[in-house]
Amino acid sequence: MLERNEWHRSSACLTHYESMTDNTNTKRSRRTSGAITLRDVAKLAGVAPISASRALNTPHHVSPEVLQKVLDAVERTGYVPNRMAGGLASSRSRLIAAVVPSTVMSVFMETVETLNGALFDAGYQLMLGQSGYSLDREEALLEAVIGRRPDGIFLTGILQPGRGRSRLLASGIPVVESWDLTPTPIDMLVGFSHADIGREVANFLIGKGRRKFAMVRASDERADRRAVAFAEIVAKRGLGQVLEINVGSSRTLRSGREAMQRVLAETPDVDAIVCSSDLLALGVLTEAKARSISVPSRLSIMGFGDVPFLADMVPALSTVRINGADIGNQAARFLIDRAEGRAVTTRIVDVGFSIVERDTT
Amino acid sequence: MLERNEWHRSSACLTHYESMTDNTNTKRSRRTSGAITLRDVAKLAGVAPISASRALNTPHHVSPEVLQKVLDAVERTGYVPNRMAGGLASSRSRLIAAVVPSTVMSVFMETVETLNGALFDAGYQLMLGQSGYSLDREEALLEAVIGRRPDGIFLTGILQPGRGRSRLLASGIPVVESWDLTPTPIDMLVGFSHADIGREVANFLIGKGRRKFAMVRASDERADRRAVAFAEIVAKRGLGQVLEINVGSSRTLRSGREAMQRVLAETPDVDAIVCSSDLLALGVLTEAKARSISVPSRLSIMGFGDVPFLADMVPALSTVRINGADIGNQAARFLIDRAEGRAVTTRIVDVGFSIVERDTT
DNA sequence: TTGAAAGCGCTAACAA
DNA sequence: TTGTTAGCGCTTTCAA
Repeated sequence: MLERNEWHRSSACLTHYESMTDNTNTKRSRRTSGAITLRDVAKLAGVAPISASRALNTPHHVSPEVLQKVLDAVERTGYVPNRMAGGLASSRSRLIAAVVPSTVMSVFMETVETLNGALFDAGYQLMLGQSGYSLDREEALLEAVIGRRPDGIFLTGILQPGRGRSRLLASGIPVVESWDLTPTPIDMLVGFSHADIGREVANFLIGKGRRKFAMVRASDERADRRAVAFAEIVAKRGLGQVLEINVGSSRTLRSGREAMQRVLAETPDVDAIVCSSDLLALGVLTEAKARSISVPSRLSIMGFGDVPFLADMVPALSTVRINGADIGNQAARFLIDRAEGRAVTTRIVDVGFSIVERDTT
Repeated sequence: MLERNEWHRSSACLTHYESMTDNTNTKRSRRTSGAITLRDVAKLAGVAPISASRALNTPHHVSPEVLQKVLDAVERTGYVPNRMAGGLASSRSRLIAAVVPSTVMSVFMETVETLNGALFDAGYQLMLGQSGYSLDREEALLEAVIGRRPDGIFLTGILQPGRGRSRLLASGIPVVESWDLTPTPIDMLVGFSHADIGREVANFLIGKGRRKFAMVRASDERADRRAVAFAEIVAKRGLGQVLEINVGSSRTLRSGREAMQRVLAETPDVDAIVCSSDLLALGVLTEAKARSISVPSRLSIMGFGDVPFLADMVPALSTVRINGADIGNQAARFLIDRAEGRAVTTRIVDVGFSIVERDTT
């Protein structure tokens, strides 16, 4: 076997301590992790550590013989490079951080899954952070993320001006914000216009002959903007107020059902309900069916997000489709380009959306 | 401002190179990442770097004055510690890796979300890896994970003997396998018995008077074991064969609907269908409703996993509930204990399951 | 193409 | 309690 943990120092550099103690073998103990290192591999291959490093990282800069010997040694030892050491030495961590509000919300997870796949293929790994907690925790999350020195950061949503935004800016790490549009992103942006969605949905429903609107929505800054744009169009057409039911942070099917009960109590003659998520819409639909309100003849219902299984339900929910995979792929491209030092010319991409008309409108 | 990038070396250590070149200022250039370092903070605070380190990591080992000075300096500089450097020096990365088959399957994500939260509170971060691809990629994923030297690894499922298992074993990293039971885990285990589930579900349905069974399932080693145990009980009771429809890796609602069509074509008199996931069950239910087959009077349907919104649908799906949060919390406890060097006495935890009877049975 | 030297930014070990 | 020294495992820089 290899001798590991064997003490090594460069010959010409004698420390104060050592020279003072007459160069006897009274050196301090050191603490290796115990794992095989590049030095072990190099020694086994009979080359310098740096050659082993080159064989693994830039094989074309090394002779075929050296390459073979190193590869053999790696195989025999089961060597796995320590990426913390590599990252520290090269200032490239090959790590990308993604911050999502919640992992159980599949709208975002399609994006994360795509992002993860694309990054992995390019030799990067994903670190996951979960936001949506207190401001303190938010701050801690950002610190933890920056502390890892990722080569890029993916954010769901747009970071509002504040401490977090300044820190990110100061860190100099490439950032992709997403799921929204702004003329002033921190760095790069892949999103779509929520105001446009609000307007288009309003026009769509009005075009279907709907006149009395309600909105069932969670507390969410983006849902706000859709709601405002929606209400604007409705008002402009002289169709009065839109009843808004806010379910807070409870984006469940049950909340949708409960909200629907409130809608009916307040506005029995409602003929279209727009929801800020598919799950809420499913709740509204469930309650409507439970009350034998016929959809869509008496009532139109629209969701948001296009959760995969919606299309095959009966009735199939009409919704606004966001292509999460597009966002993930484009974000990966941005992040990888920047990590590899390539110039990114376009920094803002609008992936758009589409209204998917199915059985409930 | 601070002077950064200023060259520094310990006074007593003169290199060969330096002494040969007459100690003029012809030193090599070096490459800092450009970020604020602990040395910058220490200098600003007027203490040694190690004191600054102690102030941040073990504040109780440092005088109040030093602590205050360091904290001030951190605040003024916006210093964020480099965790790669810290991890390298201490052989503790404060990183935990989780490997999941898919992030869009919310059954697993409840566990990941809980795990992530518990780890974050304890000062650890989550790295996400996605399995379920080719064997090559699986191998690459494991290498990538081990290369980061995480303080622990969470695996959904049990790793079969093979290269991956050996590597993990050799790495010495604490591992939690999950979602299953085995007497021979790699290290620690938090799961439940799939055979027990198969048996209990069979007994439950037979107790309900059901006699003609079908199973709609994905290709999945754990679903296999549930199916085998289920079929055993059915056979033992003399109720003949269980029709098995395998949808492969397509765990969608649509697959459930299509599978239901095949079930009806082959066994029109089926009176109970057991599915390997809630989404498949929802598909079966959807198709049943589309064909006006009354549930549960003519047909019982059971899911698996207990996706959150199921309970509030009409009809509400009966299912097998797995407490993903329990798994996540227990796994976090295991992983943190081991990472902090505490002895873990029990290494296997059975979190169990429960049959949730709702409207479809 | 290969290698020696130096150092990335931090903490463990030891000494005072 | 504070500081000095050395080194974690790798890659960059420079020289041959």
